[in-house]
Amino acid sequence: MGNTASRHHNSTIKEVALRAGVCIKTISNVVNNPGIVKASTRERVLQAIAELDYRPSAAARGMVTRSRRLIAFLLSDFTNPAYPEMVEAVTELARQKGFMLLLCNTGRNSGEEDRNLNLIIEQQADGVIISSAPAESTSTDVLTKRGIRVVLFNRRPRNYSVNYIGVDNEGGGHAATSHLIQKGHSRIAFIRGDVGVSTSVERERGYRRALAENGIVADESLIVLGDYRTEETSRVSAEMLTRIDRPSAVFAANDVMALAVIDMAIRLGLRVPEDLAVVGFDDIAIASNRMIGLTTVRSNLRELAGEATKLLFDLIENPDHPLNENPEDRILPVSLQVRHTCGGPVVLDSKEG
Amino acid sequence: MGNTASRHHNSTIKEVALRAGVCIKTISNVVNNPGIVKASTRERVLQAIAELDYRPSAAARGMVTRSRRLIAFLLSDFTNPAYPEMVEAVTELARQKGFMLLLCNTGRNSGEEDRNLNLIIEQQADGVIISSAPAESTSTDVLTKRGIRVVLFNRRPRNYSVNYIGVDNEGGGHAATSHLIQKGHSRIAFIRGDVGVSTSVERERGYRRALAENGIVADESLIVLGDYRTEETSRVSAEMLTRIDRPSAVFAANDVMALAVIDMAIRLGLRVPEDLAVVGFDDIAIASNRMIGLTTVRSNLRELAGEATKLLFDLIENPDHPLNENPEDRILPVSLQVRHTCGGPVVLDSKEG
DNA sequence: CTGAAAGCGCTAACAC
DNA sequence: GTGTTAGCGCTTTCAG
Repeated sequence: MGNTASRHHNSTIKEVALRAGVCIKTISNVVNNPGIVKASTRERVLQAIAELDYRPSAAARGMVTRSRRLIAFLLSDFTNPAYPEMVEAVTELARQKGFMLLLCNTGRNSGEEDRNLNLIIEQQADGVIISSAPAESTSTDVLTKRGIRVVLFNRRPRNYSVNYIGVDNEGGGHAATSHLIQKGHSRIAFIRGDVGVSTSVERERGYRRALAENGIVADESLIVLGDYRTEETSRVSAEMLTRIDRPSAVFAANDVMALAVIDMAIRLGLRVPEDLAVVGFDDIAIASNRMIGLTTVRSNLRELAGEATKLLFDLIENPDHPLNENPEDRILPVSLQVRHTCGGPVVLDSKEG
Repeated sequence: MGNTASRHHNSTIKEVALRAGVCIKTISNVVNNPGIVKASTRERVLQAIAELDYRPSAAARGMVTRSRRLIAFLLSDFTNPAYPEMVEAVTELARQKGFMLLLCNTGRNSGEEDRNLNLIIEQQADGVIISSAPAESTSTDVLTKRGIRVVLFNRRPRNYSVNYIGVDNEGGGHAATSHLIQKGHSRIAFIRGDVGVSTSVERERGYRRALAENGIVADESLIVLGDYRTEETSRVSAEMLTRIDRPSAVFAANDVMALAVIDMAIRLGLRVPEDLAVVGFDDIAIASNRMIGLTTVRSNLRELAGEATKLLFDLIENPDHPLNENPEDRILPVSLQVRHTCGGPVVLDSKEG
């Protein structure tokens, strides 16, 4: 009593060996290389393991094999419902491999990211999926320099030399904006995500291209920063929607912001979509709820995250993998989900929309 | 070339000692006990650390200190927006302590839970927060037997002997149901969560008590299983809402299910709240969006998760903590957030509602 | 196929 | 204060 912790004892490989009447190495073999051990001894060992409730220490094993069986996932905002789906896919695959997931929430503060990076290095994760990359970042270098595999997911910094998996953000932005234009809108606002973050920059590029293609001059006062979050978006959209020359439509760089715009519009007495059409990006689960019916760009994050995880494990398990030397970009297509908030589906003119 | 990984080398404490011209122990002191080292040597060591980019190995340290600086968080459904807020609070506190978070998704399958438990034991987490406890579970015993601290959070199994932090689920269920009754409803359905899970059972108890107090006989055909998920809830509510004697109100054991009911109601041509009043539980972020205005029971999960984490660290850092010997329950109050889906706020009769 | 010895990187006793 | 030694639990050489 008193010190409870020291009362407990986890049995070691040595104790199992003693009990089974074999040497340490044989236990190790049974655990890691069962095929190699004679069936009869294996049985005996297995029984000893069960009796002593033996669990090999990942730390001790990791020290010698240099694999801690840990992978890390870096994201910037856990409360954005787009992320959990990704994380779910990652944990699932990791667990199948006997790996656990270290979850890191970097927020928008780069100090946090460094702190997380240090912890990841100390824990010696085998690989890292970074879905929170800011515009400028040397995180990938820091990690790869230490032999930790990295896959960039969703976001990418300006310069990078690791594998990247993402979606066609520009295409999505273009599709969303074009749709709004076809609906007859010309004063279309764009709500940016975090400043400089690739997903937002690329979606904005698509937005601008769609405007340009339709001969619409972008009104820079209609392009505002929502930071990918509810609070900031509420602030900026309150301003924007109370202007005399308020936009008739909004394309938000993600669904969370689109929802915040809608919330503010209603609060201000505007009807959606009659007074304000809104399109988002991500297609989070709630978007398809009929009480909302958010028109949005679907990017199939869950599947994507699975791809990223598989790639990461490929890289970890096969150091000679060609992609370790020559990283590639994989950009997946997106699709516009037309629902209610943009004014509902419309039959396009058969040509020259 | 070839084996990329082996090209990389993380410097060790020994190398730092060599470079700084001091012994190993001094490095260790500078890292873990800076105050004890003479300022001049400390400076020298710090510089050597910086030059070599030294990061102590958590595994090696953990082997001797028996602390891997890892805590685990178990949850059952990542896509339920109620969880991310909790996880965010936990990661934040953990990181402040230099701990990382192992995230485990147990799903509804108890095999998954066992598998996760084994991995947690192998990784030798210092503590675990379980928010996914099913009705029957020996997980807490398995863990505490190995000296791993456990805090039950949100859900609790039928029998347990560790600390529990949760909310007044019965009170919440009672408040939600009472409110509906005061609105004039008497055919009120209840959508259960996972079968046997404490939160659902307790909320149902509150529901039944409210009915009983108002002389309403519970119609068992109005009490159905939604499994805390969208898919299952859609199925059961489609059935229920197409019955001749369909309910005029629904209390769902969480917001995700409430939202699914609403979705299905609209799909079936019902208006919310005119044709169907709906109340949920959790107050997830989207609930307060004006496009939805979900009436729900607020439970302040984020704050709660912080409490659970603090308690866990207390237990870890202070093995003689009285709560290690005599665990306690902490039940926090909830509050009904009256919004739109129940028919909006109503002024109650001043007495004898 | 199995046994003995070395060592992964670190901390904690001790001596100096 | 600082240096030396042992050892945490495991895998991996090497002999047998």
